[in-house]
This record gives sequence, C-alpha cells and structure tokens, in this order.
Amino acid sequence: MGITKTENFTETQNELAVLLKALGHPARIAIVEYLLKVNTCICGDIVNELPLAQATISQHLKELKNAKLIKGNIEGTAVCYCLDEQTFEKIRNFMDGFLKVLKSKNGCC
Amino acid sequence: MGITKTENFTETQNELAVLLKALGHPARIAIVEYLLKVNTCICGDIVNELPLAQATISQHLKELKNAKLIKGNIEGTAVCYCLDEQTFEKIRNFMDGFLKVLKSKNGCC
DNA sequence: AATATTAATCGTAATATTGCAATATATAAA
DNA sequence: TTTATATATTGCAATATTACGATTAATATT
Repeated sequence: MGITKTENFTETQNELAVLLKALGHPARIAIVEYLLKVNTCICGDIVNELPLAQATISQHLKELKNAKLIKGNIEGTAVCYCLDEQTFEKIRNFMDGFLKVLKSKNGCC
Repeated sequence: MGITKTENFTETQNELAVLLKALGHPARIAIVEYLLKVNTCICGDIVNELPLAQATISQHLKELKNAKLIKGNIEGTAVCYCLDEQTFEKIRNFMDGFLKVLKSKNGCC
C-alpha cells in the first residue's frame, strides 16, 4: 500500500511521527544543523551548502515547514528561513520524558 | 528516484536520520510506547494491542530492531522484545544539545 | 518595459514504504 | 510423530518519497 493507517493511532502519536519522519532524512538534518549554525538564511545559501539541486532543497524545506520545524518569511525575492524552537522542544520533551521512565525501570529480556 | 544520497552527508547525520526515520511512523511510536509501559513483551502481545496484521507488526519490529531501538531475545517459540536505552539516549542527547544551542541564540526572521 | 534574481511548482523516473494474505520455519506440547 | 503455537518471510498491490530538469511566479534592478 504505502499508506499509513493514521486512524488507528492517537493524535499525539501521529503528530510525533510526522515530526520525527520530517527529521528522518540526512539532507533535512543537514539543513536544520546549518540553520542552527547561521541562525537565519535564504534557500540559495542552503543550495550552495549542500550538493543537491535547488528543486530538491526547496522540496525538503517544504517538508520541514509543513512539520513546523522551520519558519519561512518572504523578504523581497528571497525567503528567510529559521528554526522553530517550540517544535524542537516538543520532540525533546517527548524523548526526555520517555527516557526518564525508561531509566526508572531497567527491565530487559 | 526514492533513493537517498547518503554519500553527501556525514556519518552522524546519516545515523541520526536512520533513528528518527525508524521512529517516524505512528505504529512504531505506539510499539515503543507499549514497550515502555509493559517493559518486555512478545510479538503476539503487540498484535493483540494494535489493529494491524501480524505480518505488518513483524515488519515494524524488524525496522525498530535494525535501527537498534529495540532488542529481541528468542525464548522458546516466542521472541522477547524490549527497548534499547542507549539508542534512545543518542536521540535525546542530540535533541538536548541542539536545543541548548538554539535557546542561546534566539534569532529568527 | 526588459532583464535579472530567487524560490516554488510541475512533470517524470526510480526506488522505498506500507499493509496484508499466504506460506514457511522453528520450537513446544500431546 | 503429529499438532499446536509463535514469529518471520515472501509476494504483491497501492501509495509515498527522493531527486532533478524545466518551467513558472514574483519581486528587484536597470
């Protein structure tokens, strides 16, 4: 099929999966790491930084934006991109809570 | 294409992408959350818990195991599954370090 | 107005993912 | 040894993803 049965899972599970999936590609990791370094930049900067075509970068930026991992503001002909702190916090908070419970248990097969 | 150009990215970026991608599906989030709750379980328990076919669950477990997010130990005819704390820590540490830098900057468009 | 700059979109090809029924495998129980 | 139990694998269909060239759209510059 290739289609995910989202109706079987909770809203929280689906939302988190969208975020992690959006970050689950090395190009998109590279993009957010670059944005972390330079704070803000335009699409063309990333095209110069990564060995991928402009159309491909634009597509990856779209996915990151859909997941609200980044924001994009139009500035003349360019678009200024930056990270969305709140969304990264959501992931961090999940991982943090998850690990706290996991460490309090220490049971394995 | 559908093929990721991993050769363009660092080992770290590729490894992290594999982990996040493996968690980037609601069924696999549901599986690790269930494992967190019950500590250890066998495949059949998850099949009873989630509304997906046995073959589908088995495939998701395989992906989680490939990414080393879970461990599986054979016990008779069954396989005992549990979470791999170290791998979850890798993700948490990345997100934690990432957010520390992000919060120290506060620059956006 | 004509032209350059920047980014998004379209179309396409190749490959990957999701999901399931059916089957295979492997151990345990009778 | 036959049968039951538990999981993995195979094969398949539908859909999604990745990547890029070409084009489009929208604003700047000349």
